[in-house]
Amino acid sequence: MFALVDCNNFYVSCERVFDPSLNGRPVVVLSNNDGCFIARSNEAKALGLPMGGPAFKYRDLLRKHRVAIYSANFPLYGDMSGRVMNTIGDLSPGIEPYSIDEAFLDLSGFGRIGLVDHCRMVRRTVSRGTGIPVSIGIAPTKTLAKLANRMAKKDPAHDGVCLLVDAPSARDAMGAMAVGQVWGIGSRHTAFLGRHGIGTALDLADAPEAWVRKHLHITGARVQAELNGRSCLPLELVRPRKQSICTSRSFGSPVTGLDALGEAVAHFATKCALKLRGENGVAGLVTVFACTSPFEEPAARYWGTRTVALSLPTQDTLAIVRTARAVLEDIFRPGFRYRKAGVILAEIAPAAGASQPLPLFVQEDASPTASVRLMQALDAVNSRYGPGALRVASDTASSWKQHQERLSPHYTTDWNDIIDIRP
DNA sequence: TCTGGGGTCCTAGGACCC
DNA sequence: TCTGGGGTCCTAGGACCC
Repeated sequence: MFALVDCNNFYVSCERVFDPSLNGRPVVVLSNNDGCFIARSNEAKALGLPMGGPAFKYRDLLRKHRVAIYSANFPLYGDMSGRVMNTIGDLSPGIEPYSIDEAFLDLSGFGRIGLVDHCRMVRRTVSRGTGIPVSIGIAPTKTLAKLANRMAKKDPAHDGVCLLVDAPSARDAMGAMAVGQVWGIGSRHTAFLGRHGIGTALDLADAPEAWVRKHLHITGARVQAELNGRSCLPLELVRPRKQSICTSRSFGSPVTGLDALGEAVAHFATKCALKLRGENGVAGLVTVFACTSPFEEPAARYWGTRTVALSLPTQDTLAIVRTARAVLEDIFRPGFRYRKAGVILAEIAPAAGASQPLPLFVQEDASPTASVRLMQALDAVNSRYGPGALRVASDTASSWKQHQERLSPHYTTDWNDIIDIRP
């Protein structure tokens, strides 16, 4: 048996933990650059504010209903996520954190008796320990646990915990659920299935298997099997190493010059290298992209991207920044209003030290040991004095800064912000 | 004026190997 | 006249997730 624990309106709930006056009010959290809605309280959903909707199109509605608006505060949400995951992990034999606000649990060994009681206890403990409300779905496959979770959220009668244990109750639930709500069935497949008379999750479960395999491929076939109670997706207790690491941002206002773009790219490359060291990996490839807004006139649009191999796989900020800036110079075209840029690291391998094969023709002089020690010193300084206390000179946010006009304090990750909120 | 960011997996087709 | 079988790797594009 699997359980899926999912935090309710997670980012909004994080803000409410530290400002209880937000309870009962409509609240939204905006994406980076204060662009779109990425979290909404139930009250905000009831007003018709859509997930992903651009905030500027709803300005009147937001003002009229005095909706509380927040810029995304990812340091806060990430920290709160860690607290929720630790609390759940302490209460479960196996846990797979699936996203910032969700985790699958292994409930094997509980038998059928006591599953719901146990999950109610998990829910109470998370609420008491972190202040975050969660919903829990329990079922024999991950896909059905997702479905059960949705029911737990939708129907207050479940009081936050829904168990789908036998085929008849699963079929009832699937009959009442649109196929597009099923985990793994996105908008494209929903439209395709609709054209073939498949409208509910139950229709998909009962469709001919060969037909599903042919048109929805192996991933769709797995979804169908899981709906029918055959588990295809095991709990992944160890997180696999990342295959790519990306840092990208839209700019607060358009950027036209190579210098300003270079500052942004240096900043993104620096963040990528830090994430890479957090994974204890080295990267072999660096991709840089810079583009205009997709809402520009077609003639004013540009999408530049290029990937190069590092001469030696590395986790060194200086080497990665140097490479990324060189790539940027190559893809930069003057005369465009750049709206977004990013850096992607790939071919990530463990930083295994001695076991690492060396290339036949090494161009770099610096010994790996010196680089490792320099990065340790860099990370130690920034960990003690704050991100960016020690950085490459080109890493500056002077001209491409994002809009973050309604940012809440970093309540759990910055002493200065805690001092600021004292009365 | 204003529209996010970070990921994964799968398939088809081309090019290549013995 | 007649022309095999079994693979790998790479890339672009599509689809999905939160």
